[in-house]
Amino acid sequence: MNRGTARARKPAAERRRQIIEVTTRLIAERGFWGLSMQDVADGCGLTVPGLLHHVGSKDRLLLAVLDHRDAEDARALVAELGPFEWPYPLPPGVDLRRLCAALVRRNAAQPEIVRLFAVLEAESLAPGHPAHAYFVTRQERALAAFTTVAGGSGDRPSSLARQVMALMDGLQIQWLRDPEGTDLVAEWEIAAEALFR
Amino acid sequence: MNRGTARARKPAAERRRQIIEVTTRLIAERGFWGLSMQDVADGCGLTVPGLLHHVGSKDRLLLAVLDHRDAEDARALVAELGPFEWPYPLPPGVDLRRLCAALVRRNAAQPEIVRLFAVLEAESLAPGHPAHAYFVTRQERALAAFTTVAGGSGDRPSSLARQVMALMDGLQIQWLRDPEGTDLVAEWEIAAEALFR
DNA sequence: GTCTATAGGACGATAGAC
DNA sequence: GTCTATCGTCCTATAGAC
Repeated sequence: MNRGTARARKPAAERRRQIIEVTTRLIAERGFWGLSMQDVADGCGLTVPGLLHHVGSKDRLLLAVLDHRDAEDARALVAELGPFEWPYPLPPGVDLRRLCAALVRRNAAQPEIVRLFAVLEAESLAPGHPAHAYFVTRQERALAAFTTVAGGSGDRPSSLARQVMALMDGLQIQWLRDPEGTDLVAEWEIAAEALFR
Repeated sequence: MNRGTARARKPAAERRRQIIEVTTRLIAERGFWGLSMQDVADGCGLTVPGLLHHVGSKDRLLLAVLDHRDAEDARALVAELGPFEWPYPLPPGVDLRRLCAALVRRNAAQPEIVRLFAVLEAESLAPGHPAHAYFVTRQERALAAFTTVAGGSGDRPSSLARQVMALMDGLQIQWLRDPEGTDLVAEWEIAAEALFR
């Protein structure tokens, strides 16, 4: 049906939001290398050239998705912790343990987003990946920010920062693989008890 | 050169070893969705049909790579800890902390293999991935085995098992992204100090 | 055990009409 | 803002000769 007739014409901003939402879901499922522009277009009720008109190229679409995630995370965290810059550094008064608890609670409510990052984090280890630079920078900034906030907690703040990041990522993978059998928030609390002791 | 002339004819077993080695490297770089049979064939000095003669299909090639890894890991761990079954359960006398130290030391010496697993672990979260079942089983077994070995260490052995697995995976990702700036073995030792305290 | 030839698609991207 | 048409390339897999 509708073959040969014009499809719904949407304002660019709204269409863009839709494209990013659909792409987010598909990358979480298949990663960037497994993503096809055809699938994105289908999911939006567009043809591929119609899609490319909005995003330029497949690489730029990926970066648009990541930019949008950063903006969303900034919104959520500022609402929770008060105004500060994002992504990173964190405001100096923040308590690391409470910050992490907030992050884990938020992540537990949006498995799709967590999976998006889990898949891209691994895929982008290859230097040729279009999000390689993004994730290198992201890790540098996260490590620096968490290290600063961990400053008072012991004699190796950067190691504590690394442990916090590693545990969150690792527990999330376990949870994504077995959501029914894994209580992400509870396991984090138990782990935090050991880390911050 | 050599266009149209017969290529080197190898015994099947040797050719298979070569194919698995080349594939391991390529999957570590691009994941399974990003892997092309053409690249594997080129890396082996074969045509694509020549390659398919040995491995049957792309899916079966992936599973062959994983089987080969399990066999190699079994060899190495038995050499280090004495004879036991693999993959899992572990022999009951093993000390969890010493086992982990051995695993981390071994992993630190073979970043390519660690990356292979990091990439596939994330990619295979999707139910349609050809290694999905493999990694579900792997996580179940690892959790069960580590829980058993952690039995005497506290009142929540399964949580300690999860923390150990999560920390190893998470630290490895950080290390792969910044090998120069991250001392995997040292960071693990510091983390283990906190976990096993 | 390896090849050539080919089937039969899917891919990302561009040109140009409307 | 969306389309049709098309380019050139890549993909996995099969058939059959040697």
